[in-house]
Amino acid sequence: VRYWLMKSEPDVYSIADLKKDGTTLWECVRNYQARNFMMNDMKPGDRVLFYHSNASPSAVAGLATVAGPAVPDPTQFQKAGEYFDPKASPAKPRWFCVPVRYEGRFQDPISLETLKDHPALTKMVLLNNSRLSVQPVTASEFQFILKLGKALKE
DNA sequence: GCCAACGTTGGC
DNA sequence: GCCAACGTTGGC
Repeated sequence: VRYWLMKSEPDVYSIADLKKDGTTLWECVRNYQARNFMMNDMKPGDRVLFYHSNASPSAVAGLATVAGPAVPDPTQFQKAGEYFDPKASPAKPRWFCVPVRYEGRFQDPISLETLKDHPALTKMVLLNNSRLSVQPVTASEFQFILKLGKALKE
């Protein structure tokens, strides 16, 4: 099992939306590094920190699980959509995404400021490459953040 | 809303 | 293949 952090702006798609949906496809990622993680490295059962970016405060809001293998991102084929990619075709998809299942919300969301306070987390990708929306987290970082979040609520 | 950081595009 | 111009992310 590997550990990941996935960012979403809560105005666009929040942990509450994931709770409501149960499972969602992590669509619309248009960054090759993030895509490669989903396409090559994420496996069903991997655990995910759901991070609210561009929020007040930005924070790790909850937990999710990779629910299946990567599939072509359907939004790349939707001509009218914002995420249409003319260079992609169903025969040669360019963008992939994984389904993500809701696990829970933290009793205490862990703010970016709090994450920065802990020496155990200074090497987190989140704190060193602010632009990557799908990123690996080490097992120890993951466990440490679970403790900071204390408990999950429904 | 600003803007630093950094990824992407495209001319050469 | 370099790199300037441009676009996007995301904290503040």
